[in-house]
Amino acid sequence: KELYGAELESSLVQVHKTRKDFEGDLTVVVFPFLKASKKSPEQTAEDIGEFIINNVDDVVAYNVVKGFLNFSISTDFWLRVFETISATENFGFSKPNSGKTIMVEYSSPNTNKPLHLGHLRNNFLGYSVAEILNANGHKVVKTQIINDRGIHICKSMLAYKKFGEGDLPYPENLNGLKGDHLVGKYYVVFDKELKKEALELSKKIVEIKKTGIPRKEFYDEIEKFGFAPHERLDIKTILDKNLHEDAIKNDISLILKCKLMKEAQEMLQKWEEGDEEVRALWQKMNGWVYEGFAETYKTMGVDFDELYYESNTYLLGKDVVEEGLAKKSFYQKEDDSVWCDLSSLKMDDKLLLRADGTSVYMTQDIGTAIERYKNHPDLSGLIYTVGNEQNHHFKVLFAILKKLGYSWADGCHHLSYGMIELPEGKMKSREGTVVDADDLMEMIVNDAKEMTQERGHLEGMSEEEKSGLYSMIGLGGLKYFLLKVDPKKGMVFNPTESIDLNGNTGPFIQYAHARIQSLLNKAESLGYSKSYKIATGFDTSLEINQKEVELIKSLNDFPLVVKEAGENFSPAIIANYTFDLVKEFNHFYQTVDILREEDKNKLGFRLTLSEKVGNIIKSSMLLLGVQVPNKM
RNA sequence: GGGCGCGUAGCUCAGCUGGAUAGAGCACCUCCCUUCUAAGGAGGCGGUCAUAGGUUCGAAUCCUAUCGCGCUCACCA
Repeated sequence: KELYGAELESSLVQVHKTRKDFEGDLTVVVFPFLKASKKSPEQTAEDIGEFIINNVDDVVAYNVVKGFLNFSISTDFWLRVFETISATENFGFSKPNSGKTIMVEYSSPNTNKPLHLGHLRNNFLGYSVAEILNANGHKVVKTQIINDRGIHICKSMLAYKKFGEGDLPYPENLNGLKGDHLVGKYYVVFDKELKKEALELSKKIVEIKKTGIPRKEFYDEIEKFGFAPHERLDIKTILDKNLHEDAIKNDISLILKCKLMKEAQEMLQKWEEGDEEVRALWQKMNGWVYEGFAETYKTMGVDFDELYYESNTYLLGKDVVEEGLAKKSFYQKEDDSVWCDLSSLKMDDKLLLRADGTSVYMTQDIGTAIERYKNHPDLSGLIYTVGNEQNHHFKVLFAILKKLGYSWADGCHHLSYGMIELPEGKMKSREGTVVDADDLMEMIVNDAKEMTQERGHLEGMSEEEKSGLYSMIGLGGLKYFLLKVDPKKGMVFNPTESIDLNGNTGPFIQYAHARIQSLLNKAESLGYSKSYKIATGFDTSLEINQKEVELIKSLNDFPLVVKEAGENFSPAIIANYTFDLVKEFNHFYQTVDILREEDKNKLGFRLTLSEKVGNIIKSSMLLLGVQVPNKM
């Protein structure tokens, strides 16, 4: 303003960090000022540079490259910054209370099979986001909704009842499977048996087609497979399609008509009616699954504050929809089904209640969201960690909640994440290419064990410490690998690469932390006690080099990074920041001979700097749910 | 077909409120261990930022179209 008058808007002032390959700390782009200055970019930059250097003490130099004006900040300034960092307990990690409570939902498994690789990304993401929000001063309620009812669990139950009586899970049977795996096994059995039945049925149909038996006998044969007389039409349709043998056995309408499938549906019916026997089996098998899940979550290092069960919530929402209908937020079709008109948002109308009055998934989710706000009236945000295949579902859900007049709907957020692919392609449960979470974690910890043993450095550690270290490294690597990618993007998960302990990986960062601890221990053992570290301030005559300045700048960024990660719900920001910090430290560490420093003031400064880098690494990794060892 | 998202080095990913010569890691090649952890450091090779237009002092970034990939548009959950 003083140079060019008041016409300039402050939004024209762009200040960036100076790129590494140029001299200086901060860069101002002068192009936007040309209109006001009426001079060339270079001259304008010179003028501004001259003005700033005469008026701002901490700016010690400037240089001009094309339209870019680079300022150098005094080392004294950076020393003061570091003094603040050094004097602040848990720098960047302190939690000024925001007064806000945010609920984060993640995991939300079905209870018919164990957790898989997709759940790992989901859980690590949700947990990490919760930690990051917490570090930003919010109170966080971690929750999940357990899909414990429905046709899927009935399939497992039915198969268990028919083929698995006496097969018990691990604690009860020492040679048994883990609870969730046992139930998953019978889900697979169901599928196999169903296919077997469909195959037999299709063979029969093909055979009959070929031999051309008279109508009545044909239907008698078919009815042995559980077909009611009124379902003859379905068979006729299949015959009329004149399909090839293979096509017939894969025909979905055929599979759905199989006896086994009907039995499963009957079982669901009985469950809904509260049939004692069915409910007892359901309780028993879900119990096994919960024990299995608990173990998996423990290994993963995630936890929850509050649980919602679908069996309790699946009827919620109906009342709200009826109210909405009365208030004309929704409308009813001739068949009595209830719909929400979303044409104003350019979306298709959404069904909320079937003609028979029963509810759908959306109805349930509406009810559950309202329930959560009832349980937590102070809630200012609700984050759903759910895969991106449900992007549309959540868009609709939030729109409907808003339409119902709930202003808190604006605080709802779908934390959407992309699918994980294997190098050989997509995971498909049908083809058995789904990676089981327990197996994967076990494998990775094992690999970490082998590599660590090979490397040595384990002298003096107890067996317990060692195995703790192996899982820290293995699981740390896994978590970091899954979190370092922008959540919304799909990613390729390469099991071989994820256990590679070089490069942008968790173990690389853990290693840097361990190395710093080792350095500090060594310093202590050599008699460089705390007194060598400068507790109360730095001598501003201390000359620090560029590498030290870069490290201080990186440290100084940490609080901003945590904030940014929180606003974007992206642990990837933290992961990439930490990797850069470690690279910066390695550079510093390699080039600076810390312990041979003659000047005690400088030695203290370097030890303190290293210690602070270690603290920040630890804090960052904790936000990702990754533990850091002091020795490895 | 409509909607949403993605497309950056051989591979895996950063960068995107428009700014300088497009960045890492892996892989490959050359160097560097008498000193605190070599799971390290220095350097090299490798790019039509999917394609074509547009906006402007300036585009990987914004707009439009096209191509490719994914998801979705269920009276499944």
